[in-house]
Amino acid sequence: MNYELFAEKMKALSDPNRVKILDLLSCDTLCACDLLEHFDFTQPTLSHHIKLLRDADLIVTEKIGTWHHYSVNRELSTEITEILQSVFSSSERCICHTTINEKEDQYEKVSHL
Amino acid sequence: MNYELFAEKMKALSDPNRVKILDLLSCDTLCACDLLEHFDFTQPTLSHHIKLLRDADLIVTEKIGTWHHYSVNRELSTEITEILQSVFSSSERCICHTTINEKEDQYEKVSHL
DNA sequence: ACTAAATATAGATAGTTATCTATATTTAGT
DNA sequence: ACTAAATATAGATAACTATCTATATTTAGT
Repeated sequence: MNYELFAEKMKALSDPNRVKILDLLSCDTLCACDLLEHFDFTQPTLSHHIKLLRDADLIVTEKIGTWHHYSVNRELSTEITEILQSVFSSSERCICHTTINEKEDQYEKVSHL
Repeated sequence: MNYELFAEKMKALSDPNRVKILDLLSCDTLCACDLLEHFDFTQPTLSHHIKLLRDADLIVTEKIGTWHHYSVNRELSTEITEILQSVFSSSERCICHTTINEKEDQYEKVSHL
């Protein structure tokens, strides 16, 4: 995962309502109507936030009849947690060890991974 | 840390250039002129990104003469990594166990913490 | 087929952000 | 004091975002 892609995941997390949605989904699958009761905004606004989380692959949807059941994408959430940790950590492969004369293209990927 | 505050930290991380800045600082303290050589944008733009990271407390500055030495705020970076992990994880104290009739005010704090 | 319910989409608006150029501020050295 | 270097600030612009109201789509049940 490169900086651009990782930053997109962080952007999906940059709204308190979306963080709360993920927290609500962290134990259990929920439908939109269940989620909505925890917020003050309207249904289309929830739908907008869910779309952003889905576009970022942070949640997955299972359609059962009229209901859509949303749940956390565990694989991705584990991955971005690890990447966040690595961004803040030193390591042998870290971009910070690159001299500016070396090409940085090799660090297209987030450097530690 | 509540959702609002945590989301602000995520917003600071929602730009690929800022993630790269943090990655560059993760092994060592650097000055702005060192950082700038890794990017294509102008000095004021770097200054802008550094300001946002400083406002989010993700980096700290030590002024030595004309040079400003920037480094990662290890305490905060550890904390938000842990919170990110907790948002995605189930736990007894998780907001997802709240029934909608219960007050959610008690979950002003990110629920697991 | 029709209705009602769950969710998504469209379009508008107000607020925010990343970037630039130009300029200001701060400090070391002469 | 003056100059040069490092960094920050101001102001402008184009792009993006969170929210709303209104409407469309999809599906279950009658």
